[in-house]
Amino acid sequence: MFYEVVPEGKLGELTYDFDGSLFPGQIVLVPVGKRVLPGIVIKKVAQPKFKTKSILKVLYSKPLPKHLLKIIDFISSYYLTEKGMVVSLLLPRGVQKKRRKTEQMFGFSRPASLTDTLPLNKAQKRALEGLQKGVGGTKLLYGVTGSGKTNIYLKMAEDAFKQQKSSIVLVPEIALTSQFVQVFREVFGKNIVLIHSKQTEAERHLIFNSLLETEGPRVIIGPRSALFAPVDNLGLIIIDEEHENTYYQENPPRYSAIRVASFMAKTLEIPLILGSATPTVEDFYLAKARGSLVQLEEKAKKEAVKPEVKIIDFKKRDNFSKNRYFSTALLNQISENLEKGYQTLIFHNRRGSSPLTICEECGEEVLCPNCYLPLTLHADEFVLQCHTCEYAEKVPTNCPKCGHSGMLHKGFGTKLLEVELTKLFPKATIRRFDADNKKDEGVAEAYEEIRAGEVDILVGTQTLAKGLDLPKLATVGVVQADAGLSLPDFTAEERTFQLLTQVIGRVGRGHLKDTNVFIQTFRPEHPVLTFAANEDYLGFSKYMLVRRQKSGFPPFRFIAKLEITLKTEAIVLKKVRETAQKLAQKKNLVVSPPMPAFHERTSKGYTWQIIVRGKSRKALALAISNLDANFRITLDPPSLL
DNA sequence: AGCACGCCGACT
DNA sequence: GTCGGCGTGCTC
Repeated sequence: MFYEVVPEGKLGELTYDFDGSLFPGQIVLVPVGKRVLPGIVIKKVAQPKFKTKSILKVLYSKPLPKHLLKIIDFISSYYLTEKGMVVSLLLPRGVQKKRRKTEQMFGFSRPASLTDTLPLNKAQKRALEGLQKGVGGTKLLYGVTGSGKTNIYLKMAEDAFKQQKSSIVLVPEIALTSQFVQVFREVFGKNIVLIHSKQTEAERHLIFNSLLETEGPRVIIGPRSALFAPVDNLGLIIIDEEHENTYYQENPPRYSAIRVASFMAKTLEIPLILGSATPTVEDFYLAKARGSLVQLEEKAKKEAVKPEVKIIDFKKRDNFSKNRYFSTALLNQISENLEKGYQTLIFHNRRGSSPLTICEECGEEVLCPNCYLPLTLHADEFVLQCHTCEYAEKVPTNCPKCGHSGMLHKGFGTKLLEVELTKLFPKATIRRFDADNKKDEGVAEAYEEIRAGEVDILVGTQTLAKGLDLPKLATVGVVQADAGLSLPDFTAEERTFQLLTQVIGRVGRGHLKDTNVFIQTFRPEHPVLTFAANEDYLGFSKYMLVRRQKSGFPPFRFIAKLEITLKTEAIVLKKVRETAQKLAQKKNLVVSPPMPAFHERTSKGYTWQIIVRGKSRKALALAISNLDANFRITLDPPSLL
């Protein structure tokens, strides 16, 4: 008998023979050229004209659930990728390997007294009703931090569970959401299946086996990839913090977990709940247009008081009479907090000491020899580091170009801020948290210590913006809020708004009565900062949507990013101009003039990009579907950088 | 990934 | 002419 099989990799369906009958969705081992690859059986077919090779081995007697088979077609056509690339998403790494038997990490248990454990307030009940309306499909649950979205998720998962259906809950990162996992554990006990980045290949494989081979309702919590958990009784998908860009996979096959989940929900007729306090403006717009927006209004805790937010003009020197980086108002507040035993969080989204080293004589910038990006000074180790690759070198005393002895370090990062704070507050306990921390000294490891108030001042990047719940935190200082606003990207403003909202949310948790936030910025008049300071998402989304409409960006146009890297500037330029011209001839497409990519030069050559936009996604996808194979195509890119 | 095929520049 | 470098496409 003959079967179409899609093997892993940049491949499509290939036909093999097999002496026996197979179901669509079964995982097999097939020879491809000189290699042996795992693949998925698509369907039985008639004998082809050419000679076929044989399927070598059937790895599982049970086929993958049908909705995952449908995804192969969906993702490959929607994102213009090979079916084999989708197959590699669905199978665990090393499916063909034998694994030692270990004790089952999870099993089944009767969930603890479901329903009665979770009293919902009025607003939550109303939101729940909104989410339960209709047969399924995508719903956006919009609610500020602390409004109790988690309880609603639990309730929805509980309902699915009672009907013997599994739920998939996607979270941006597992480590920081451990409290989140904890609550689910309390309700669902051993029925919880956790997927996280620290698991080994073998562990993930065993989880896959167990999910595929056993029946019964589960609650799967994990990152983007958990969407492909092989459960055949799926009843609910939840995507928490849906605005997070971890839901878009950057490397091939590029896909949005939100879009794929939406497809799954539609075909299975099950609900997909997207939750966020700062939804992407696209999702907000679509939800509103489709009437699938559910708003969760009040904060769950009545006593929660909004922090007082002050915007401080960086340009006015008077505001910075005591220090170049910290305004006098912020410094005074830190002093006050220290006296009262309260904590302060200093946020700055740039690590290292200073991000730019230049010669004071000839102006030469010190760049990474691999990435051609500026090296960042790490003064404590006396090295210049590349933040994109592993490269590091000793700080040069002389200019590598002209030999002049006098290098300037421009700009500032968290390490510099830490040093400044130590000088300003010698008696305070100051801890810095960013990607420079060793594994054993991250936020998660020090969490109890921080919570207990043993740290007076926390300095850090992104890592401090998310999930922290500190009862003694009284003040948040954002050192330079406009840092991300000047990036050449249509989502720059949105990213800034999301980040500021998250940072402000660290003190809006109702622990202390008088809390405050200092937003230092060179652009105090910028509307995005004002919206963030006022905790006004609705205002922000309105503002943003007007701009997106005027400039022709999502959700009003679909966009595709075409990138190409070639040896020399001249060759790329030629190629990219040719291609842009060809594309411009197609109707209803807007082709922006080719421009160098944000990281134009790498060791591989020069990278240029073309942005193509169109009202019809189908027409857009078709137009770019047979370009030169060297083009990297990104459909619906979450950013243009 | 690994191989065959074919186009184009360098040269015994 | 011929050799071979590598860019391109196929693998059932």
